[in-house]
Amino acid sequence: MAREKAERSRVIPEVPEVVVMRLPLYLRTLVQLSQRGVEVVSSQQLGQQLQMTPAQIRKDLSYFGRFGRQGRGYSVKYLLEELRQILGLEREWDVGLVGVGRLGRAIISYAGMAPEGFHIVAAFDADPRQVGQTVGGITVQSMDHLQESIKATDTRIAIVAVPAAHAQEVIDRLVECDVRAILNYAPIPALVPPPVKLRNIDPVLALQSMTYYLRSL
Amino acid sequence: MAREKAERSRVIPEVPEVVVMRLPLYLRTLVQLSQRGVEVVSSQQLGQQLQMTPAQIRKDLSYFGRFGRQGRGYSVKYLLEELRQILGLEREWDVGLVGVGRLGRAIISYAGMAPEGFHIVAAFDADPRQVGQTVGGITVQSMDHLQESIKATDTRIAIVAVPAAHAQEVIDRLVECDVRAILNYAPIPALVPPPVKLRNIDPVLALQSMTYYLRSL
DNA sequence: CGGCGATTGTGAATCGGATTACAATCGCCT
DNA sequence: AGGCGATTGTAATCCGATTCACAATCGCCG
Repeated sequence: MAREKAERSRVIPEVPEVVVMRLPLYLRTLVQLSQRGVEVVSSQQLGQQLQMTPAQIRKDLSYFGRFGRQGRGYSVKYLLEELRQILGLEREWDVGLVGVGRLGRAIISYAGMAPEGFHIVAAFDADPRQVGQTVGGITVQSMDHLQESIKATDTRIAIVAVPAAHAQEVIDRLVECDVRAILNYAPIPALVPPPVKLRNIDPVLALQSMTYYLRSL
Repeated sequence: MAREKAERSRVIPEVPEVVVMRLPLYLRTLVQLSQRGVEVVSSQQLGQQLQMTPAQIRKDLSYFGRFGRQGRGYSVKYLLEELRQILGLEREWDVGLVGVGRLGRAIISYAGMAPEGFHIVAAFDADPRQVGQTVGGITVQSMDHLQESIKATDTRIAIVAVPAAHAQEVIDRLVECDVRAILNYAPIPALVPPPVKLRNIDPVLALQSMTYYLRSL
């Protein structure tokens, strides 16, 4: 049978979420290599950098296509572009922030987001004293404008930095206005309906799971 | 055969790390229940709260002992105490912080750590302008004093909030002075030798893995 | 231009964590 | 006191992710 020519528009099967979560790691490493002027990299080398087996990297990538050349490795520039494409990072993303307390302010001021294409374009707070203030070039809006503003700007990503007591309620409201990805800083086991994605940032949980190994000290 | 009386000093087998990472979640939920005055809880109810199967919770707990009563469930107060014990949270922990930039300052000011028994007792920064300043009641020390100070106070937990370029170097130095748990905020795939534990906080990575599912938007 | 070392892509084998399923036990109700 | 619904603890099973292992292919060198 002649070789099929299905190259483009390859059907991507259900990719395990763990795999998706590793892709940004690969991407970041490739960016660094690219900056250092490296043009080609093997799964072996990538694995060394990231402390994982070459096989895992190859298998992960194989979910999305064939990006390497046998006997040679991967073109850093090409794989990097492909990963950006796959992850939807070839475009810029608007992000809404809810909660402009100390944590929220720190997040707004954090310089590491924009270079990666994430732009906080709106901020909300329940405290009337915060509303109207300008933080990092953004005017804090009332929670009353949440739905309205998020929908009007078609924002699909939000960061939640409100007290635990209000976090689930805020998340529910975000889901209602079609936010599809939420980065939650509140220390609660938040719940979102299926198409919506959620990631939690919880330093206390991280510390508490490490002390298990320090019990003897 | 008569029932064995090995109750205490049970040998805990190698517990999977995923299990250890879930324990703080259980603990947190139990604390909430306790505050609400709930005295007994079933794995069923816990599972509902945490969005996981009752069997998983029971299995996780079974690594450490038998804490429930058949037909009844778990005593909230008792299980809570046991989990604290297991996780080494019945005591307070001193924490060192490296990097007192915007992020580091936000971490120091964060009020959620102390109530859980984690106290930032020392802060370090490479920038001479920061050294000597007082942040949240803590005097920032020079990096030259890192080893000395950490060892003198027998600090075993550290938080790294320095630029990516210096993070690995800082981590290496922390490991050298017997720090055994590191919470890393720098966006690098940090490396630590075996007995040392590491957890990464990386909001950008989290965002990048979510955009995969937003590609179509 | 042919052979060789390197490296990919992937089916098959393996591993480990999650789920199932159930005997053992509990407290309560009658 | 005895039966019943509820719930645990865990052995057995299932399932998905990781690793293995190798054929296919590449570029290079002589």
